[in-house]
Amino acid sequence: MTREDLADVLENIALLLELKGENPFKIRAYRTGAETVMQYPGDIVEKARLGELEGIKGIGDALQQKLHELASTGKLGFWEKLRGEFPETIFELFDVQGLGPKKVKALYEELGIASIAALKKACEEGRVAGLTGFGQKSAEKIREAIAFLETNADRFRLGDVAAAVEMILDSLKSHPACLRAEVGGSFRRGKETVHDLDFLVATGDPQAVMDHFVGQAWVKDTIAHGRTKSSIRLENGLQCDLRAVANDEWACALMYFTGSKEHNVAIRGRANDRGYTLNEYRLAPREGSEAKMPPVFGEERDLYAFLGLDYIAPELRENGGEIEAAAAHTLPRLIELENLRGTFHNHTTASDGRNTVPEMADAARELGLQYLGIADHSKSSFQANGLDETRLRAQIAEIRDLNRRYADEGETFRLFAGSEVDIHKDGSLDYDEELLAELDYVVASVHNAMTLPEAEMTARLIRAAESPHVTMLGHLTGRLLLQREPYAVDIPAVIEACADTGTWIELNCNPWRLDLDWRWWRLATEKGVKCVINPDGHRVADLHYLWFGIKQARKGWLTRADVMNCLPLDAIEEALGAKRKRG
DNA sequence: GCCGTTTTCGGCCCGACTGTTTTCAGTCG
Repeated sequence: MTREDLADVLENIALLLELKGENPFKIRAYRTGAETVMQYPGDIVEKARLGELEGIKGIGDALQQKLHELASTGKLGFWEKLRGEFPETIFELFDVQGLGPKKVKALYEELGIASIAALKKACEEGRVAGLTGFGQKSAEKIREAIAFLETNADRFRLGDVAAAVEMILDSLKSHPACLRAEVGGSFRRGKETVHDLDFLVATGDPQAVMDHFVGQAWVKDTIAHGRTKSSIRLENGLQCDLRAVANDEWACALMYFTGSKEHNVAIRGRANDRGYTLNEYRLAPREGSEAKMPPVFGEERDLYAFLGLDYIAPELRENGGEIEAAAAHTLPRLIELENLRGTFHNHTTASDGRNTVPEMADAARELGLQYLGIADHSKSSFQANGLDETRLRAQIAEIRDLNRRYADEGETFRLFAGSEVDIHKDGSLDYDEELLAELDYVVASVHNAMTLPEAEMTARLIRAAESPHVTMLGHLTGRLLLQREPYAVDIPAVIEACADTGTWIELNCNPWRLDLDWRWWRLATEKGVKCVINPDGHRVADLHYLWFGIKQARKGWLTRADVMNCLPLDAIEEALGAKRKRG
């Protein structure tokens, strides 16, 4: 029984109570309870087991009792009874965009629909459109939402698999017969979502490593178990493949299993031109060619060099010009995590974050950052407890106070007072000029009216970029990976406007967003637009999202010179004020 | 179902958008 298990039960109770049309405040109490369980600083599972939950805000008598029953017996009568009233598959329906409890309830009660498959069929047969409260358009939207889910089935966000990668690599490396181990495939290339994980080991005893791989506690299914190739599935459905090669084959195998397919095809063509054939095991002279036997390649770097290429970082291997650049020795020196000196766009308890300003600051200092920007939500974001003018001014004062304290203590660390300001539908901003001018910087983001036609959305973002107070645009396209498409916007036009106005564009590293998409950054930098890598953190642990951001930045060919938060403290301070000065 | 207190029950987060309606319910952020 883990903290997640406890919270999941409370969450699911809330969901089913919604279906039953229970008092919304009771439902919220369960949700708050789940959140409290997740956030509690201490061993809440043990406390629940011992029945020592008294006095925790958000967990009253009823929840204390339920959590105690759950933690001490592994079961909860109330929950068993409740879930028994609905088919297990009904939870699927909540994943469909546009379906909430009321609509799911109607579909279930009126049409007996309790799964996505049944819903899809009912849409096709025209039964959904006939339901009260539904019509042609809602049926069509549901069909589209289901299609979106199906397209993205079996895919995982980078953030959903990173922990599994680490766990499995550690496990492989711990085996005495394992000489080297690495993850390849789209994860190593830093794709924003992955379909499966590909692991590679170099070993003299492949069978032993394979047996070890399929024998771990986290293996839910073994799909294949051979001498040099095995596949398993984890509890969450993620497939993990392992290939074993000899140490001499390592470089060719790692390149082969890292891909992309397109990159590999181009590399094989290059080998072919030189009289060689390349596969996952070796580079060898082609039949009948004059080419000499190559040496053993210890690392990928040696293999690239043999083909006349500079080393190509995995993130670049998409056959997007990296091979030509490697041949011409013009590959950029890509940004690295260590280059970051600070970061902006972080939330605190003042809006919807989970940690206070000082807690976030301490976490940033522990990461070795020189500065941290605080950007809580603005007043229109009610749902996120956005700050009105009074509360924002109080936060600015708090930040100035903390900075004075750092200075007194001889600390070089600095906080910057910012805000994630909502961009209204017409492109105007959520605070007046006077207040914006009091801030050190502004992240301007869209949080509502996301279905505007492309022209209006584009004009909206451009107008925001034209404000002298807007330092950067936040999560430019609003996409939520595997969940919501980006909104309609003419990205090149916005990039152009940012170039003209000196507005930076955020690379939001929240693994749900990774927005702006890596595919746009080469255009942005060509136009002279600067990038800012921001975690969009809502708790101290989220600062680690920076790792995902760096992966995306590297995929976008970015160097430290392209990314503003690689600047040291004195330089960033000046840069933050540059746009206002020119305006 | 929780909280705060006026220690016993009333209040608990707001607004825009969409589609189905013909004045509003449901969903989302």
